[in-house]
Amino acid sequence: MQDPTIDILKRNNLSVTEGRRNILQLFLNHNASALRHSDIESSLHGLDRVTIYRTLQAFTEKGIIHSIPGSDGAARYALCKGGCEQGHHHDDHVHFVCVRCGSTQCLDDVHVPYVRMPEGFEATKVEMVVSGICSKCRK
Amino acid sequence: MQDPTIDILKRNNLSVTEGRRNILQLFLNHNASALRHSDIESSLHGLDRVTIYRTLQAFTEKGIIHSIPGSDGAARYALCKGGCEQGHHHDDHVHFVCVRCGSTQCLDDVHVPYVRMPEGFEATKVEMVVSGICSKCRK
DNA sequence: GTAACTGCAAAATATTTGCATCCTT
DNA sequence: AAGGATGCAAATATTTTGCAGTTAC
Repeated sequence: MQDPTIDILKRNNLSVTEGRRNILQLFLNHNASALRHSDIESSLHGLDRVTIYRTLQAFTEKGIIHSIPGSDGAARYALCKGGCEQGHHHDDHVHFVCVRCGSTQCLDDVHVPYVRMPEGFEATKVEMVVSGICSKCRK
Repeated sequence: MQDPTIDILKRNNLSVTEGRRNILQLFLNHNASALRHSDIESSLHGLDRVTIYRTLQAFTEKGIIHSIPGSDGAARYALCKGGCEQGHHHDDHVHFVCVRCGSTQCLDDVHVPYVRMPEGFEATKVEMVVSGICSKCRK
């Protein structure tokens, strides 16, 4: 198993296909920033739109990637760094959206602080998205 | 100025029209939870889709309402409680999305905690969205 | 061989733009 | 009267669904 994509797919009981390996490789190459469906589509021409949607869905369910909420109406995804299993995501890190270059990054070292919920509310997931100017654009 | 909707529109230099007053009234009535475009459309039949989009945009720009990030591909909006002016939103409260009833609520009393950004990152906005089961659905 | 995966067509949903008309100020 | 707001048509973008054909195991 020299190729990590094959390894990851097999570990998650997913068939090893060319399209999935390519999508996974894209995520591995873009470790720093999140990818939108359109990013993948333009990088991997020849791969059907629908297949990409279904692959992203499968990867999310398996805990290989996680989705990042955004206000611009397009879903973004990034690799899970560990601790995510079948149906359970444990990505407690903060996401950063740069208003200048438009990239979305996982700040793996910044974890989401605890917040006390009001009486009666049961929290199962907490998302934190910071917008501003990223370190690359500040330079 | 007995009607608050007229007051709000005038204060923000927006023409007082029937459609805008109705949309604003809807937000005033649903103070607790956020509204999607489709919620407004189904409540105010007869009002054009496009007009609703443009009204939501105008209200957001004026600081009357604010948008709430979500992963489901439909924008949500809620009234600003104060401190929001032309182009500057200061809604530092946490939003709660109920996975059972689907509603999005503003937890006005829970403010977003401070998080230190890594070197080089400049934060201008911080969003926090908690998912789980709301107090109404827990009962 | 069988179940899983893919591609194509089509539909559903969300949002934007242009323009002519109407209404608020 | 003038500028802003609305309605309608149409275009664009995003995502989902159905189904037949193909591929992985």
